Amino acid sequence: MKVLTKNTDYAIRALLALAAKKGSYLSAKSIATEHDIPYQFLRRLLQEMIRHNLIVSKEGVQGGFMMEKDPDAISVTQLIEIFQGKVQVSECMFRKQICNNRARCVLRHEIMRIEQVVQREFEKVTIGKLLRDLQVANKVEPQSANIEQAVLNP
Amino acid sequence: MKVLTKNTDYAIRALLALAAKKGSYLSAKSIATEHDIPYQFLRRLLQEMIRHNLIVSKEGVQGGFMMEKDPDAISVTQLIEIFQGKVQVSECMFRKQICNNRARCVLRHEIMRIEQVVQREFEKVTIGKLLRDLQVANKVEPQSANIEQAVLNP
DNA sequence: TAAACTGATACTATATTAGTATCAATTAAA
DNA sequence: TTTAATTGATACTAATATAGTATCAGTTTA
Ligand code: FES
Ligand code: FES
Repeated sequence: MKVLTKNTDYAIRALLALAAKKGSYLSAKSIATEHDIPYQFLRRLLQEMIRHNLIVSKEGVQGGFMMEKDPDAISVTQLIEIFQGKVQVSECMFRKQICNNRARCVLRHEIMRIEQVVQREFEKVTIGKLLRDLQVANKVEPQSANIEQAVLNP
Repeated sequence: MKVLTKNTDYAIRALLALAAKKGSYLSAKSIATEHDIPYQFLRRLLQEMIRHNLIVSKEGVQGGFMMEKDPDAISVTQLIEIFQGKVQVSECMFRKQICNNRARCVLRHEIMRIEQVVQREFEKVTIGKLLRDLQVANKVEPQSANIEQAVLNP
């Protein structure tokens, strides 16, 4: 059971790159090359994120994508909803025509409770938090692969 | 994002039926009919559950499937693992050749922590618990659709 | 011996995920 | 002012996962 699909995964990486260079434009091409993300695939993801106001873009030479928002205001929950649809454990455990007391159904409550737990966990994980984590990982072992440099500013 | 797929969903329903009639054999046909589960699909699921020692079977006339185990010892986590593979948030956020300090990577720890939260939540939900929930729902509003009767003993 | 069953397995259909290609419009710079 | 680097929009293909169907052999009870 894969919780994050490629598009969410790629979107997170791209957002991390943009967050690390917040305020300046990065082209889809440069992000794709640096992070081994298929170029056209990435462009679609970036456009989708523009539609959801997570990033902005500038056309033409020297154009690209930029993060304006606070990276801490972008959670993995949001990205999952955009790219994989809202988290839902099961449409309904039993077909409606039989279980017609949905409002009181304990089973259904159970399911909704878990949905919320999962969502809340992913809400805690923001792009800002991930970026700080990366920077910490980078400081701990500076002589090894310099993640922030290698991944975000190569 | 669908957390439970059809096979897990169907498997849970079938196990609930078997748990409600613990000790006696139910045929795949009767379970399929009563719960609107595609017959051949269900049979595959039942066979898979036999292989994982969740249920037992008896061949021939008057044969079928039976639950021997304690229903509280069967969790949704187990079923997800059987039918959807182990819960994994993301193989790894960055490709190995760059992030080569896996052991210390904070990001990776974050991911593994969420994996465990999700798994633990589903571990709390056992077939035994679900069955009791159903029975409670049934008692609360006995004049409305009698779930336990309708779904499990029609 | 016939009918009601499971065991095993192969097959098809549908949906989702992943990835590619193309062309028009925009913009900075040569 | 032309050219190259870029995004916008959208259509397409490929690969994989999910869902569902079909078939035949073997077992058991009546
Ligand atoms: S299981 Fe869906 S309403 Fe009860
Ligand atoms: S993100 Fe995978 S080891 Fe760091």
